[in-house]
Amino acid sequence: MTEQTTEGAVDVVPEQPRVTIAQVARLAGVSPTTVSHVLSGKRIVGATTRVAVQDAVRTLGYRPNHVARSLRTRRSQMVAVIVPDLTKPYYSVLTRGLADATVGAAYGTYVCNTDGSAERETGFLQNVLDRGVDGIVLASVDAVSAAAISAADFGTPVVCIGGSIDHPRVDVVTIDEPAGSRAATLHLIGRGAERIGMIQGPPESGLLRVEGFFKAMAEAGRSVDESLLAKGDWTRQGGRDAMTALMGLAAPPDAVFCANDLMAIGAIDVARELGLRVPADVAIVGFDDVDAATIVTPALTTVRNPAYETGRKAGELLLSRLRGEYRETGRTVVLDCPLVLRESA
Amino acid sequence: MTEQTTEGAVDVVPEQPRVTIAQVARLAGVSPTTVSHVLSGKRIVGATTRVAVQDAVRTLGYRPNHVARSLRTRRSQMVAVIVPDLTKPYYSVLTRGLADATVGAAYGTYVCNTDGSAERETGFLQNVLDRGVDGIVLASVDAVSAAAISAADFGTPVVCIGGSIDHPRVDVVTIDEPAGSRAATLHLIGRGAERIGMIQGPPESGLLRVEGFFKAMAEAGRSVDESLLAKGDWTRQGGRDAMTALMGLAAPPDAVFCANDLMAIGAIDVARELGLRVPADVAIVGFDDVDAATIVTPALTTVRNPAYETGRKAGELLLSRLRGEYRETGRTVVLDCPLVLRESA
DNA sequence: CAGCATGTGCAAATCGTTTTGCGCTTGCCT
DNA sequence: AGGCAAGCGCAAAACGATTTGCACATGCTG
Repeated sequence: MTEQTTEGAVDVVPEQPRVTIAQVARLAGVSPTTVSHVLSGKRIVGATTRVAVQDAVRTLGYRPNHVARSLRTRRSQMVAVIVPDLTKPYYSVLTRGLADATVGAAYGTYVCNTDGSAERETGFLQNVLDRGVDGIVLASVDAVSAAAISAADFGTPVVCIGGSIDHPRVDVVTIDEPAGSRAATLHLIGRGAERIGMIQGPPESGLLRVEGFFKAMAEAGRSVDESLLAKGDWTRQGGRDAMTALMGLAAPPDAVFCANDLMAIGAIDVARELGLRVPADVAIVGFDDVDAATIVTPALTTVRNPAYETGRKAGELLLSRLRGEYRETGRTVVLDCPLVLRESA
Repeated sequence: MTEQTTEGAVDVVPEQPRVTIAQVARLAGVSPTTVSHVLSGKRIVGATTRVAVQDAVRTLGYRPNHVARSLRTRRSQMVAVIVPDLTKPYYSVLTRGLADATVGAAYGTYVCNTDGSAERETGFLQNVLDRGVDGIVLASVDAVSAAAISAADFGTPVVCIGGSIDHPRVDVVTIDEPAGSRAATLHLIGRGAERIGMIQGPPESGLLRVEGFFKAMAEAGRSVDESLLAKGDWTRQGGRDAMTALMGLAAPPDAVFCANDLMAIGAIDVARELGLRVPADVAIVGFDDVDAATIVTPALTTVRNPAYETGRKAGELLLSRLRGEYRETGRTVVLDCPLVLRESA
């Protein structure tokens, strides 16, 4: 029986109790008030008392209890970001941008995954409000309006990504999708494509990307051949299916603009399987500029969706309100989607 | 001048003050104690009072203040995950696994990015302790020992990813890297490779993946040709450089095991540029199974690094301690790294 | 009927800070 | 000398919950 007794769950390493401001005050021979003032600098304290307090803080290794502080000041120094799925590169990058923008002002980042469920979204919204977060970035469902507004009504600033909400305390960050897809389409036209098709998102979805496509065609005096318009479901497989349909046409396209990169990658798959050269036989451009765009062969020409900048900008909007620098009506920031030229078009 | 006056920053929509437990108690004609008991169920309250309280809660729309509760109960219902960079797929997936494991028990997820800086790591560790998180998952630097232990000494359970620390309150989740790379190497041997090379990580890094390679070779009675061993820096470009060196040899390899997928993708780049067929002329296998592995052509045969399961398991270990179900010495969980066969080998 | 357990509710203490208001001292100005 | 402002420190009241201990009523047992 060399085994240690498990009964009573002995703590081999005892937990250290945390030191409080009262203990510091006692050691320094002052009141808690004074300690607080030394630490926060909200009132000036005499030099001698100050160093006494600082010494006490040091020797005791005092660390202010963040929860108690939050309770009193009504500030949690935490911002929440609500996304469909952190696993998707777009959202993790956006989250990182947000974190980078706010970490300097001592804000932490609290992440919630909704998996696209509106129900879960409102649940998390409620949750983060109960937790007293100082700001919320909502990059989730489209039908966020109601919940978001009720959130903002508690006085917590909210930034919506991609949505458009009219409330004095919610700002919006969007990208200029029409301009991006217009540029992509013009590029296709410019390089001599005759029959330009598009693989769109599901019905009623991603309409702005379609809009830019039509606009560019009209500008160039081209008519749109309806038979060259296909719909996918944003996935690689969806792109394959759509592309197979397009290339099976009697008069297939010689260029395809895809509403996102995943579908574009599926389209490339199909082109290669059919023995077509990309971009010589069929040019392909995507939208988003995910990591995979540089990995696929040929590397994908695409429109960059600036996830990091979006998150960063959202953080800045939040900060400006939290600092009290801005308290007017809701702002809308539109970010550019530059075309990035690679090999596929 | 139809513009609204900006002076004084008028709140068009006034902030709603939050309702407190005291107001609920007053409306229901009971004491705050009773309200608390109704809500928590810690003591039974008479049916009539109970419904009175519940009605009051409903009509007032009462939501308990999470911060106040945390202060009193010393539980924040929040776990922190400290990672180098959320942007890297491995860490975002791990984080998601952690979140999924703990969300059911009402824990939120707080994310910190260290960018590999040990300094920042200890800073965040301090920060999350001040915030009173209930558990910490440390997936950051290797030299975490000191900081992590001091954290655990405050009684907060810690789970280290990939590290190995001996402390009664820190558990460890690792993967069986030697077994994974052994399987990969044996597969290469099994498919008839004669000259097997390896692209390793930087010196002193990823040694376990090298170990499995040597082990497999020894088992198969193969001797390792030192000239076929190259080092990369985990990046795609590093893989290209290493591969170029290997293929420039008088007697180049006909199979290469790469210590991670990114380098393997770089290796594939080079092979294709040299006009070699993969896997016919040179077989390639990677390690990690990142998303890109299915996108590259040919699709990469690789060893799966189970990021999601790692995060999930870490969450479960944390939970078992938080629930008080486990309080013995630190546990170590080793997860499998299955070989996933695709086209490159 | 005494005695005792059980059910039900409240007052007050507690968690660890920040912040308000007050009192004392000191020095400077007239 | 009197008056006033500024400097410095503390006591006590928040912040909004949870939890302990006590008091009272009720029902049951022997």
